[in-house]
Amino acid sequence: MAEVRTRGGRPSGRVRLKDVARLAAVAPITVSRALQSPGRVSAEARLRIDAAIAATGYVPDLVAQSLVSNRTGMVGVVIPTIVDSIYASTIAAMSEVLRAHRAQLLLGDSGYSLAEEEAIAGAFLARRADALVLSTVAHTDRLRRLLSRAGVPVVETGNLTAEPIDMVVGLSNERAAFDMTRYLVERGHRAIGFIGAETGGNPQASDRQAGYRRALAASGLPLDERLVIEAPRELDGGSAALRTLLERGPGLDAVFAAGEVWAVGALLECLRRGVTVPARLAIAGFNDEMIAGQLVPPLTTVRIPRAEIGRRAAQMVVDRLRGRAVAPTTVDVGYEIVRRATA
Amino acid sequence: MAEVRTRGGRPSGRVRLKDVARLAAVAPITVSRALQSPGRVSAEARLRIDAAIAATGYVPDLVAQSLVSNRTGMVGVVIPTIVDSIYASTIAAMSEVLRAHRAQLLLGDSGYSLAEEEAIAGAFLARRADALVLSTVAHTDRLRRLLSRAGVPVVETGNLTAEPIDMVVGLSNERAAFDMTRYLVERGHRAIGFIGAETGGNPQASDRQAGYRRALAASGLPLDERLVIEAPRELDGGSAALRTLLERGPGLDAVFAAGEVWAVGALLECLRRGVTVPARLAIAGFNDEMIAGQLVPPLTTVRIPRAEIGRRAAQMVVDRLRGRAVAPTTVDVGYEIVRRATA
DNA sequence: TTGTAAGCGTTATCAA
DNA sequence: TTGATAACGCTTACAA
Repeated sequence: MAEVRTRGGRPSGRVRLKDVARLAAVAPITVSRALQSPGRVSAEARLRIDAAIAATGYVPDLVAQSLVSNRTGMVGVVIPTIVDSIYASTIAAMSEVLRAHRAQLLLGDSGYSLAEEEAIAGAFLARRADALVLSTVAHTDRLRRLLSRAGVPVVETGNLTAEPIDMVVGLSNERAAFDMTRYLVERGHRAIGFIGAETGGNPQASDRQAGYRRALAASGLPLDERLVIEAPRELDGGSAALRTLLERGPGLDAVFAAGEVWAVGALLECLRRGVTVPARLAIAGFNDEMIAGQLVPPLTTVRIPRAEIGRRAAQMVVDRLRGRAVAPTTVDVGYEIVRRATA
Repeated sequence: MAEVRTRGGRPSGRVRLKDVARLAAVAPITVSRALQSPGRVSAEARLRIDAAIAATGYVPDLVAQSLVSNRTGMVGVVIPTIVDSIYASTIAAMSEVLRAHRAQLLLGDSGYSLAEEEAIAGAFLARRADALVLSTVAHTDRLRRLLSRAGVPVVETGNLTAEPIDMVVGLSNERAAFDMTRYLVERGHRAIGFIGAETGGNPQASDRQAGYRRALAASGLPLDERLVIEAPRELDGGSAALRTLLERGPGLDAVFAAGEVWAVGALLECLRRGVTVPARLAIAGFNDEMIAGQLVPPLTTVRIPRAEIGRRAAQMVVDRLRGRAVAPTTVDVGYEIVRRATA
């Protein structure tokens, strides 16, 4: 086997356009045209080319196509965490829309770290992702600069913002939390505890807490800071938070958990401790995920259209990449208070 | 602005190596070297180059690098579904290992369809993914041919197989199901129902059912086909299956649900119908996910090291890509019977 | 309808 | 240590 000496990149070993062309006795460009716009190639040539493609098992090299077209057909998506099921349905919906348009999803999880988000998004840009989808609306300044310099379409998801980078699909977490808290007040609850995530660099978390605070104020209820708990995002976090709340607030009659992990964790803790729900303590959750609706008793919660967020975000990306104008650039997908048994 | 006429691909508008080189007054190749192996460039040149990179905000183009190096640094992963949380921890672990080695995960979900799996894997190969990770060990013949022709490293995950395509990380679902069923028998149960997925083209599902059947036979217990239920992968599927089982088997004293959705669905249905668990009916699950361990009563189940599967699979891929020999090529990560309250 | 030449942004090879 | 040249696999612009 005489190794052919070459300069530059080494041959890949795969079947190339050139090989197909040789077999079909046409120029490479003709094969290219047969694939891209078959109408511009004679029927005979097309037949020979199709046969050659079938015979060789040729698969076009998207890397080479990307280099010349400046399009990779890849959309980078950064989520805070893969493990938490919250984002699964969003990702699934995005993936489906993208695949329908022959685009591919690049996934990265930031672990709720803005620095990681920046690093991942940077890697996506280095790979020339055609567009980026980010979770939440808080980002490092460097990432904002990077994005504006790159000029790629960006969709922020989850929370609405007054100053979007580009496009936004989300909802007002503040209003949703406000409404749910008001609902508890209307049901006659007066001492309402709160469980949520740490608010630092997480607008979704801080907005929900802010909504809770505003609702209490609007209802003329006192706010007891000791009843506002920031917990780790685990079932145990919810259980532990509930124990703390019961200790601190003897008169506690309701808990608003701004995430299903905490709500379910708190509910299960109540079952274990014999605290009757909702008779002695009402519980409200957020997200309507996991088995919220199937628990005994089923959980009252805020439903967010996760799949729709993914679908719309992907659709906006696709539209923009097709050169279509996207309007409006901010989409409010809303939310819904789901009244079940726990509150 | 005199538009420069070019042939071939249009310029991308981003800062190129060439731009940095001009600014640093060196040849492009020198900039390349400064980035790839700084030791091969003089200190002065390096300083000027670093300054030029900082000034321009240059980011290397991985698409161009991929074309010449024949490496994309991307690993394609096909899972049956993103929505089911089963795969989340596997994906998260893989993603972490890959990122540590500057590789990127390409994700696609097949919806449990072998044809879709083939299509997605094909798309990954067109993008020149450096390696592929597949779920389960059943694939279309065309995919097998495609993979062998492409010659990329492949890791199959989830189930062990006697005839791997290349590498495998998994466990014997048959033995796991056998052991769990035996455990139920040892606890004195005689009429044991089974809930699982449709077995067509899903070795994981058929192996679990086979393990259940073998355990009954080995225990000298009769097998009642009417107590073997294939249900849709939803909580409701588990609830409905349980109702069916209770109707069909008046003497039913245990249920083995070969997946947590069904186990949890069945357990919740018992709570709703006042069927005491485990006093009147024992329930065993599979996967130890969702809130299995936190339910009241907590679920007896089979634990699978999902994260380890992801970690090992990614590590095998990385090792292979680094040219290291991977041995053994089949890794059995095992399983564990977790004895909790429901059985 | 088909083909030629050039170029996408980078790196391997060889020469200085 | 640095640089000129060609090549990775493909498509655009132009010509025939």
